[in-house]
Amino acid sequence: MTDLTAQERLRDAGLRPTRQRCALADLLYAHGHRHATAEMLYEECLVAGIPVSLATIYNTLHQFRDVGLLRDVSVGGTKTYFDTNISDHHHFYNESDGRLIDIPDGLIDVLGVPEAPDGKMITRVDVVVQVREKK
Amino acid sequence: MTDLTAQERLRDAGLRPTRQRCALADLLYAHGHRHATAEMLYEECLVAGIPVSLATIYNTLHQFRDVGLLRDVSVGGTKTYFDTNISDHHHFYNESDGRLIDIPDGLIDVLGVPEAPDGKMITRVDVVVQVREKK
DNA sequence: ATTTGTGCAAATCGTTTGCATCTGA
DNA sequence: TCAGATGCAAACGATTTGCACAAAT
Repeated sequence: MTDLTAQERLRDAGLRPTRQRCALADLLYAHGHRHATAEMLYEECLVAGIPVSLATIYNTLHQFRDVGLLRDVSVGGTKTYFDTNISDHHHFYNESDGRLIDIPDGLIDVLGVPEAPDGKMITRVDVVVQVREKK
Repeated sequence: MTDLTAQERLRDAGLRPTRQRCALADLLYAHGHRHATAEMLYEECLVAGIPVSLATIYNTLHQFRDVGLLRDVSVGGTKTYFDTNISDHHHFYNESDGRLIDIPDGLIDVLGVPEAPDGKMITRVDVVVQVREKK
């Protein structure tokens, strides 16, 4: 049952399986990987009749990210996407409609990344391949 | 003279060399390459006694970008940086202080970028190397 | 004279916060 | 019970917009 899975997932991550967290986990993980924004999930909750506030969705997404259930992807500027695929991979970003598309893990290889400056360490290397509708 | 250079740069780009555009061009190009936000430039204008509004700075930055004088870099989420270095290069992004550092052109090589999906074309490949203060 | 740019203030968008009220272990 | 979670509404930061006024060709 997806509900049980969601509960387990949350417990395993050390988060209390509350109604709204379970509901959000279901929306996020029930149908394979996805890229979601807070607003998207809010809409889906409204439609599905799940009572939850936008603030809680933001809280929840950040918590999920903090415990490693999600990864955030920032592109284009404004909105923040949350990606249920937490494996090492990169993205196509469609500037026309602001949509993200996964580039499977292992396809892209980044060569020649220099050492981090001064007292800094590299935490992540993100590749964003911007695409546009071909004319 | 920097002022003349700015005027020329603007004329060459097909933009009327108004006071504020010239002033902004000077701030941007007078001292080598830089990464600037609208807010930064606004502050600098205030300090320098250059009368200009934030709205005009946003307009101007977008115009400069549209004619190829600047490139925008979006990282971390919120603010948009404008980079006077329009050559093909990538960036370090310091999550701690939100600062951008250029990675010189040619150092990084991205292998294995797949074809763009369906009727789309690739317009740009951006690599962002996130760094954090080493503990 | 005409076109184009500018400033201001209000509006928007995405996100965060404060705080009183619920809820799950 | 009671720490932790939620909802609401107000606060926020970055950016945009509408419109009257000013400046460039």
